[in-house]
Amino acid sequence: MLKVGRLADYAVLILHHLGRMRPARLAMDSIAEVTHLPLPTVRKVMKYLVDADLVISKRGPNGGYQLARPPAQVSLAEAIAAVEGPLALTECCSAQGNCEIHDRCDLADRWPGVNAIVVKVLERTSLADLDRFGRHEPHVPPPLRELMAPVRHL
Amino acid sequence: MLKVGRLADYAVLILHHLGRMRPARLAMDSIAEVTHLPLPTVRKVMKYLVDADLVISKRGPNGGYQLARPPAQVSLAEAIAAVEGPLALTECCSAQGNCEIHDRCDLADRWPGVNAIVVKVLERTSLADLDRFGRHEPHVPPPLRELMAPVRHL
DNA sequence: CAATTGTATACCCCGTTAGTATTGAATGCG
DNA sequence: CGCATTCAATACTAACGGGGTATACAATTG
Ligand code: SF4
Ligand code: SF4
Repeated sequence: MLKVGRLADYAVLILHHLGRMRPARLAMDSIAEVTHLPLPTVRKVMKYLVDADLVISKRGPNGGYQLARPPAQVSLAEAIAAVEGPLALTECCSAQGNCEIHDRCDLADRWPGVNAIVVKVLERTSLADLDRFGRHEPHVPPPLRELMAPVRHL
Repeated sequence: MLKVGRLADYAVLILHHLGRMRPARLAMDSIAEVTHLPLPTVRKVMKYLVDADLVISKRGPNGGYQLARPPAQVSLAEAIAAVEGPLALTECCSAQGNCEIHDRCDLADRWPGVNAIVVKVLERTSLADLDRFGRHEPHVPPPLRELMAPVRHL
């Protein structure tokens, strides 16, 4: 668990494809076809991406979608947030979070710290970086051990 | 979004409390009271925690729950996984993940890499570490910058 | 104007989550 | 031995949200 929604997953998938095509424009039909996703679903996703200014759309004949920025400048955090809103592991990590216990909860001011780290990881991983990842271990470099930082033990 | 379930959140909350009490034993009623959580909900959570061997239970008079290990040796990843199962950002990150597209998806073998990093962060953050976190930035130490590692840019 | 292609809205279905209730089993004590 | 205490197990329900679909509309081009 701790999964990202399907739609957000698709968003990344689509953005990645658009990145490989850039700066070419790609019609929605083509996107649906190449990603093997149902077209109505793609429609919904594209709306999110346009609203978030991650892609540029053009109507009319020969229209389509185009990645707004180079793939290296689009983070996974942005992609996910475009669909699901700001990343927040718990209610107390988001502004409009309403948790009844919040006032009496010992961890209310601790979770945001954890959240910040996770967000940072996703912010620093771009679409282009995905290509560098292999299966499982993403070539965890030695410095990572200390990088985790706040995060000691084991 | 990208939120952890409420129950998992509660689990961490409870574990943290048990950690501060350790090695004392705490009855379910007391747990519900001190955490301000509804008792039936606590029941459900405790079952998960016992099954995952994170807490030791004892029945009868003067019974209750006790954290199985020192708080510094219990990771957030374990706590969350105890309730929600293994962490998997996408379907293709988990063993029993069934995604229709999987075979034809370009990112099917890339997501596990990202997932691994996130998991690692949560694995290396213990209950005891939570106390070290302040609001927002968890004192991100300089080495973190390189720790992120596979994760360059910006 | 007509063909193309994206935009907007509104809807529904189904799975999961969260919460609750009930009943049963183990332990300890006197 | 029997009773009070406390956890264990199961089953149920209600509500929310994710995600998939249909349809009608607007813009662009040539
Ligand atoms: S306040 Fe406590 S309970 Fe409410 S969301 Fe934050 S951590 Fe979870
Ligand atoms: S295979 Fe592709 S689509 Fe299916 S879950 Fe993994 S990434 Fe998402």
